Formats: sequence, C-alpha cells, structure tokens
Amino acid sequence: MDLRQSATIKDVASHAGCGVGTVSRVLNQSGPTSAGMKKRVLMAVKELGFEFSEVGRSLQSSKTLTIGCVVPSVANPVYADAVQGAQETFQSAGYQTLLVCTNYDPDIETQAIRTLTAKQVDGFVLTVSDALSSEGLKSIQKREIPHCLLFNLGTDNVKSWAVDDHSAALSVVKAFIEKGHQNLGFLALKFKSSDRARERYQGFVDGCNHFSIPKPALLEIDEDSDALTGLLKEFLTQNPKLTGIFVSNDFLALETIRCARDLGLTVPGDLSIIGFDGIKVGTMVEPTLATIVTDPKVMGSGAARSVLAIIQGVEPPVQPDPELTFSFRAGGSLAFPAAERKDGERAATLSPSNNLTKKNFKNQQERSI
Amino acid sequence: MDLRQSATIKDVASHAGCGVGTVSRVLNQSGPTSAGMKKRVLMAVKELGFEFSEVGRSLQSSKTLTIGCVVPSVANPVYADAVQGAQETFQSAGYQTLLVCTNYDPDIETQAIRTLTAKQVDGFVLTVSDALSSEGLKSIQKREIPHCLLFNLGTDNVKSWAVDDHSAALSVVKAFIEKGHQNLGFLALKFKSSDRARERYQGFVDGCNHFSIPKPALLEIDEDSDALTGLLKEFLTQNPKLTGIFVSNDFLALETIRCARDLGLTVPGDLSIIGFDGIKVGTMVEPTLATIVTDPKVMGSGAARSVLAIIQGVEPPVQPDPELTFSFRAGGSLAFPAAERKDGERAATLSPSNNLTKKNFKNQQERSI
DNA sequence: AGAAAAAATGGAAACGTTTCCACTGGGAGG
DNA sequence: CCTCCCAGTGGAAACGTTTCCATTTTTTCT
Repeated sequence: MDLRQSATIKDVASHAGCGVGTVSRVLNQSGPTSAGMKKRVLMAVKELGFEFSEVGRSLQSSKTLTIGCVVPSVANPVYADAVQGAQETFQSAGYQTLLVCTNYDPDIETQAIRTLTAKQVDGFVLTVSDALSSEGLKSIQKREIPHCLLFNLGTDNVKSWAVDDHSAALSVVKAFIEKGHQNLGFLALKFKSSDRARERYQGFVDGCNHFSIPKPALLEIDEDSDALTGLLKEFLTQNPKLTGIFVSNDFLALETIRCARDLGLTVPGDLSIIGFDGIKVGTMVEPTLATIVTDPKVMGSGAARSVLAIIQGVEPPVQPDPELTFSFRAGGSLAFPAAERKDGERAATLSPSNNLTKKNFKNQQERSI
Repeated sequence: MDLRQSATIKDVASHAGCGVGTVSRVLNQSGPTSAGMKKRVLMAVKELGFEFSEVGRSLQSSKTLTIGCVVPSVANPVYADAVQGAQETFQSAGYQTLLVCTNYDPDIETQAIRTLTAKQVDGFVLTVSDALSSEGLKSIQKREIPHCLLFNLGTDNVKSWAVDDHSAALSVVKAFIEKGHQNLGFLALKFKSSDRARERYQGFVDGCNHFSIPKPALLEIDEDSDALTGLLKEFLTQNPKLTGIFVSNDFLALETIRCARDLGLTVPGDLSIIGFDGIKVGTMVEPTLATIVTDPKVMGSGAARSVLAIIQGVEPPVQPDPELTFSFRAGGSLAFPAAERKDGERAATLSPSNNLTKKNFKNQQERSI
C-alpha cells in the first residue's frame, strides 16, 4: 500500500467493515467493544499502517499536547541546560516542546509568542527580556494560557522558577568582604536587555550599602567583543582602588581573567574575580573560578512541572527556597588582595594595551545570560 | 469580550455581516474584496481580537509549518549550537521547531519520531544513533517526509550535513606524527551509541595504518565518570609506550588532562592530547587544547536549509567540501614527546591513583558527542 | 439602455478526529 | 411471554480553516 498519504480512521472503518466510532472506541479504549470487532479493527490498522493524526485530534479536543518554550538562546549553556530539563520533563508527561530562541530581541519574543499562541500550545515556559513589560507575557495572561516564567522573577499571580539573583549578588559581596576587599566593580553583558543582569547589579549595590563599602563601579559592555581588554584597562584606570570584580557570567569572567593577564595583572594577586552560573569548566581552569553555582536544568524541569500542574489543575510543585537556588563556590580567582595594596592603590603599572592578543575564535558564541 | 475562548472565523463573519469566505479572502488576500468589506472585516477582527487557529489551517492544508528536530542532548554544546542554527533558519522561513532530546537512547529516538510524525511535522532535522539501522529514519523515508541528517553520514538518497569525522581523525594522526609521536591512543565516550565516534576511531586507525605506525590503543568509557583517573592509569600502564591520545570530544579531553596531572604526568611533556569539537574554552585554559575545530551552528543551519529546499521542491544548498567541515587548531596540549623518551618507555613512576581527587561537580552534565 | 464581462460575495464541502445519540439484539427478571 | 436493561454498534455533528462553485452586484462596452 502507499504510505505516502496516511490512512484515516474512515479507511480503517471501511476496511474493517464497521463505523468510525467503533474504530475510535477500540483504539482509544473509550467504550465497549466486542472481542471480534477488536481483532478486525486491529488487523485493519496493521494492514493500513494507520496512525492517528494529531492535527485532527487537536481540532476536536482543542488540546495540542505541545508546549511553547521561549528562551534567549540555546548557545548559552545556562539556557541549553534549562531547555534540556524542561524538554525531558514535558516529554515524559507526553508533551512535545516547541522551541523558540529570541536572541534577546523583545520583538522576536512578542512575535514568537503570538505564533505559538496561534498554534494553540497548551502552555508556555519562557524567559522574557523584561517580565514587567513583555507584550507577549501580557497576552498569554489575558488568554489565561498556563505558563511559568524561567529565570525571570514572577509576580503574585505568575509562577516562576528563578535563581534569586539579588541574594546571590549579596553573597558575592559577602565573599569579597570576607577576603578583605572594599572596592568592587560589576561587569555585565547585555545589561539593557536582561532583567536578570539588572537584578544582580541591584543586589550587588544593596550588598555594598549594607556592608558600608563604596558603591561598586559599573562596566557594561554590549557585545562579547575582542575589545574587552581595552575596556577593562580603561575601567581599572578610572577605578584605581578596585580589587575585585563581580562578572555577571562565567564565560565572561574567564575572558576577563585572560584580559587581566594581558594587562600584566595577576589573578587573584592584583585582582580578584567572582563569576556567575557555575559552569563546569570553571573548575578545570587555573586558577579555578570562584562563582555562584546554579542548576539551570533543575530550574527548567521545575518550570515544566509547574506548567503541567496548572494544566492538570493540581497544586504546582513547591519551588525551592530562593536561598537554595544558588550556592557560592570558592575558587582560586578570589583571594586576599596583595598585601602592599591592602588599602592602597594599584601598582600604577598596567602594561600597554596591545590588542595583538585577539585569538581566532572560530566558535565564538553568545554566552551571556 | 472574553478572550479565553478565542473567536473563530465564523464569529468574525457574523460580526462583520458577511460570509466566512469573505473573511478568509480579506485576511489572506487570497481573492478580490471591496474596500468597504475589507474595512468592516478588519474592524471585526480587531474588536474580537481574532487570530487564526493554526490547527484548523493545518487540518485543511495538511501543512503544519513545524519541523521536528531530534538530537541526543542540548546539554552538549555541539548539539545546542546546531539546534540554535537550525532553529534560527527555520524561524526566518516561518517554521517552528519541535525539539526532542533522545539522550542517546535509540528507543526514545524511535518513539519520538513516531510522535512527531503523528503531529504531521513538515520535515525533520535529526541526529540519529545509527543512520544505517535507525527505525525512525526508515519510517521517515518510507513516508517520504522531507528530512536531512545532522552529523550522521548520509547515503545516496539521504541528505546530510556532517563533519567529515574520518578525514578529521586522519589529520589528527598527521598532527601527532609531525610532532614525532608514534604510539597513539584513542579515548571515547558512548562509543556504542554513536556512529560518529566509531567513524572517528576508524579514521584514526586508517591514518595510523597509512603512516605505518602501530594501531592505536582504544579506551572506551561508558559514562562521564569520576573513575576516569583510574581508568586512564590502567590504560597508560597497559600501553607504556603511548605518548599521545586523541580524545573524542573537548570536554573529555580537558578532563583527561586533569586526570593526567593527578597521575603526576605533565601535558604535553609526558603525554600529548588532541581533542575534538573546538569549543571556546579550549583556548582559555592552560595549556590550550589542540583540537579539531568544527562549526556546529553552520551545520545545523545548513541541514535546516536543506530541509526547506526539499519542502519547497528546489535544489538543496550545496554542502561545503567535506574537507572544509573542520580544521585543526594547534595548542599547548600537543608537543614533541619529552626527549628522553623519544622512542623509549614512560618513566615508570605513575603516582598512586588516589581517588581523593573527585571534585564536587554540581553542574556535571553529559558532554559527549 | 441593454448586454456582456468582471468583480464581489455567500456558503457548502472537505480535512481527521471525538463524542453523543439512536438503534439493535439478547439476556435477565417479573 | 413481556419488559427492561445493557453491551455493542453506526453515524451525524462539531472543531476552524480553505477552496471552489454558484450567485449577486458592479462595471464596461456597444
């Protein structure tokens, strides 16, 4: 038989010599059927290679068994892991995952949500650019489609699985202080298009206030650029007392360490660095990277379970205590500032910024959060 | 109005005082309509917040504007990047991507393909466990659903975008030989469930034959385990002449370097390592990692364009010359063997394998290809 | 002005399901 | 023997579109 055009339930019915209702009942076990009939239907199914069309089903049931998953980019391992967790969870509940990467662009985000809504996804897991202003999120809420935010902070009526960025940033300050640092900096990528980065910065500022140390200096870069060395030099020159930098993601932190070295600075001797995310390679480099460890896969899976619970109308899973969504990991990139500068200025000798150090990164990808 | 239950085209028609055909014609610009009618319909649409249901459309047109994307795991950055590339390409062509991670399990793979087929995806991009035996792939071919393999080698009638693993492995041999290595090893993860790893091994063996050096020793591990140090020690003990190891992916290569150090060996002094994939961090560690650089995003995007071309019935894009799907990147992990052992045995002093070196990898993920 | 052509419109059929209602026949209970 | 009930079955309706054909309205031409 020709499998190109798949058989329909009507074909099965006529082939088995019965009505479509009977076929449906046999295959879905949704009603009484005689043994003989059952056998004939199953026979016809096998013979025709019949499989239900989910499209027909969806039209009838107005359920698609499909979830929309919207994240900035899976090239970023944080989101990749989260997507992995969500996808696995949905998969084992019988749902498929429709993935969209917005590339941090709010317009794409809005458009994507519109498209997925038109496809009648049964729910959403999403990381939006800004949870308070997202058009897409609003329309999801208006339509009352089950959803759960991921990494964004939720509100009263919006579920969310997120790292407590604010508290995490606070514990970064604490870690710096314990090592005797007083003058800190914050380095972030894509600050504008990420409420997470802003949240971390706010926590960092609040932490500095709380411990009565100077407000941290902010270095904000737009792209994961080769110009970092130069920018860093300028930043350090403008903030000569600075001994520690909190970098908003681990990849950028590793880059920063490399740039610092290019400038003739030692890490952690001249400059301590703390990252964010807790990627595995942070433990494999020398010095190891002090960082905030998170578990994106658990977040993704949690958000997925929340959505499933909402769909099924049961009580959503309890989220972990915000304080448990992250942990501080010590590392060689954080130490006491060099003795002679305990409260003094940086040795005034930054080596000349030679931009010859650009490496050929064929695989260079977006790695910010 | 209540937006919970979305309006249908009939609602729009009655609201605008016209027939459903007219509404369809106005909204799809698929036929002549008067200016007045157009205005009334658009008005009704706005008022009701109407949006087409893609499900109804799909049923009618038997097109879903959805592509199934099946990969082992997006926790592996190689696949994550590939998925990113494919998704972007599909997105800009108006297609959505239904993502499934098989976790290297052929049964999940088969099941997933079945489900996606039932959902009537318009095409597939997939990395299967074994292209020659995959049940799912067979059924896709039988049903003549447009598809393109990703990382798997294709056959006459199956399109594919893949790194030329065989040639790449060959150039690894060449790189080792140029540095004077004669006794090589191959270290792979998930060897059984990946035809890519097997292809690399075969290329490596063929290369050794070609250059008339001994057949490489094979160390095959099942899991990304903490036991690597022990296994590596055993491996090196059993192959005392060995001076270079080709490791089938970069993450594993970095781990291997670390384990070698735990055993008191220096890299590259006592042991040279070449990895595979070309992940970014390979350039950020010390020593930098010699490796085969690939560009998974380009592969994913290419496979996506192939599928789109097949769907549209046009000529698929030409794939790059297989030899250009990878390049060798030199790195500090590859050097001449230590002089005193140029053709001798390893200094017989492997430090005791103390398994105290297990680190607490909270974020430990699957990283094999 | 009248006829013919062109433009605009309405609505039924079809796509593949599930669900519900109606019908049949047989067995149990009176 | 009659009634009632129930398991088993068939088939129409509904889900939301598009498409096609028939019909009505407008325009154009003589």
